[in-house]
Amino acid sequence: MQKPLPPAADERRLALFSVLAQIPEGRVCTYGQVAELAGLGRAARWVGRTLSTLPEGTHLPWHRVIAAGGRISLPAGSASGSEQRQRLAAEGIVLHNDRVNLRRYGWP
DNA sequence: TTGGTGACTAAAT
DNA sequence: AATTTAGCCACCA
Repeated sequence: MQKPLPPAADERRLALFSVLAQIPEGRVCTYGQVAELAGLGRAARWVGRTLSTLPEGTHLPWHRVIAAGGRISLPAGSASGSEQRQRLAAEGIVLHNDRVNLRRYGWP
C-alpha cells in the first residue's frame, strides 16, 4: 500500500514563496498576513519556522516579513537580524526605535 | 501519542 | 509600555 498522502509541506512552502515574491521592494508584511495571503490560515508560527529553513543563498525577500505591529523578531545582534535591518534600510525603509511603520510600509 | 518548541498574534493584566 | 496567558500550526525527540 502506498502512503495515504504525501506531506503537502512542499505545496505550502510554494504558496508561501509565491506570496513572499509578491511583496514589493520597500514594503513589508507580517507573518500572520503572509500566512493568510498564502491560504494557510493562522500559521504565522509556521511561516517563521519555514523562513528559518531557507538556504542562505535564497533570492526570496524573507527580510520583508516582520512581526505584527511592525516589530522585528530577529535579535538585532544576530547575523540574520542585522542582515534583515540592513536590507530593509537599503530599500528605503526607516526604522524608528527598531520598529517599522506599517501604515507607511505595510503591504498590501 | 505526548509534550516541548519556535523568525507568531491578540487580548488581558 | 512591559509582561503574562492563551490560541494557533507544524516539526521533532
